[in-house]
Amino acid sequence: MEKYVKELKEHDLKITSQRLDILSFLDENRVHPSADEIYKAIKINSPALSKTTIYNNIDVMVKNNIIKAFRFMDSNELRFDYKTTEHYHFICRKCKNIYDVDISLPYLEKFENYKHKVEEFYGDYRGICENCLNKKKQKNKK
Amino acid sequence: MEKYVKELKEHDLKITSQRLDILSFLDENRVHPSADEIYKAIKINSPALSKTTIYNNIDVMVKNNIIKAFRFMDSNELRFDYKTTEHYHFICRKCKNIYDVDISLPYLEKFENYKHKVEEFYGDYRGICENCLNKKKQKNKK
DNA sequence: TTGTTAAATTGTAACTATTACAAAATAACA
DNA sequence: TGTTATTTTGTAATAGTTACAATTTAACAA
Repeated sequence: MEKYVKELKEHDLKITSQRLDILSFLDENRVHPSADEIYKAIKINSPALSKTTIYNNIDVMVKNNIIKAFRFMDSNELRFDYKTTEHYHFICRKCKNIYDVDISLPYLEKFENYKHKVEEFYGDYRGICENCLNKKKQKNKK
Repeated sequence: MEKYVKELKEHDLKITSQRLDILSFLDENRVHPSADEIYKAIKINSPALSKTTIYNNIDVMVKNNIIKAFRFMDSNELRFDYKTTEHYHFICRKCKNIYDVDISLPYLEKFENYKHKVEEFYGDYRGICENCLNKKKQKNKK
């Protein structure tokens, strides 16, 4: 818990239980949850929680680079991640699971002398995941 | 106009003026418009147009791979493009303009022996665009 | 430890993009 | 030209998010 307190203090944000709850939930559940999922999970132990608090805090933490926000193409809800090293996402078009892609790609280097100043890259992959591929193989064997 | 008729026929879709309007608008305006922007533009000359028609047709055309849909991280609205060769987007964080990135990257090749079967990639870049960079330089000269 | 104050939290209402649905209109084809 | 399945339309509903005002609380000073 101490590390979340430190994190908030470094950004001159007040320490509230709601903020600590959000941070520890995101840190311990690396499943790219939506605002609603974060809300429901924390509400179990803190029934007074308001959804607006979730949105407010998510917002302020994204602006302070404490957490990351992103959106997948086939959904209009934002998803969040406790700040991590750069990585990409893979979404299975069968089971809709989201996996982190741990391969690093030479994205930004390619743009060193590009006309625009590229600072950031966001990307996601789509296809069939390992699990669904295996399921298919098993079916075919029958 | 003939090419849009042909395109629709190839996918066994009925030829309606609404569909032709959407296709020609997207083909002639490569600005990644939202559903609402498409709606407003076409409505000028076809006032009876319903927004549901836009959504219905966008949907059916995306499913038939006639047009492409995508979403940027900082907006919850879908945007559309007349089908094009694969390309990526660059969004300027100052002026919010969207540019097509014409550099091809070795995305998919990297995944030939990856655990998941990668079929598709969607990516966008963020930074400061050429125009905004130049504006800044001019200011500094004063 | 208490009092003060700016910031955070809460609940409700509003808003935006999208989808559901049923009635009316129309493209395609015989 | 008539028939029918598809498309279009308008309205209502929904999901995710934001605006706002009242209440509460963290942080800091006395």
